Amino acid sequence: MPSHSSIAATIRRIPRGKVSTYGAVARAAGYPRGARLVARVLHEAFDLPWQRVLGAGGQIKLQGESAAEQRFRLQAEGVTFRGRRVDMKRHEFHFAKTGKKKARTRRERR
DNA sequence: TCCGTGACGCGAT
DNA sequence: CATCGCGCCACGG
Repeated sequence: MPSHSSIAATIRRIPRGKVSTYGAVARAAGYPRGARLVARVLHEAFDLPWQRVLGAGGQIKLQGESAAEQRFRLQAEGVTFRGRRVDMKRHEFHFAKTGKKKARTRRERR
């Protein structure tokens, strides 16, 4: 399965009112170090709940007007914030464990 | 093929 | 809490 479609499918699993992070989505999709791939998919595929994907710790990684819109859309679905970050304690979505690849150590990959 | 770039992540300072 | 550096990965020039 092409990485982008499995990543897109993973993002689509995040329910309304819940959020996740680039890294968590990548891991759930089977790409332990594919956080940047997730970002790429979000940037190019429009038919996704893009506002539900945040940076580590619940940070909005967009800049300017886009960041404002993301925050607005999240609050519109009931997501609450703590300062500049989303209250992950209450809104982080935990993906059901699915055949994710076992992460290899850097030495194994060498 | 080499190099820069980016909606990233994390540890060190 | 703000920055920096470095690792990671796919793309494009």
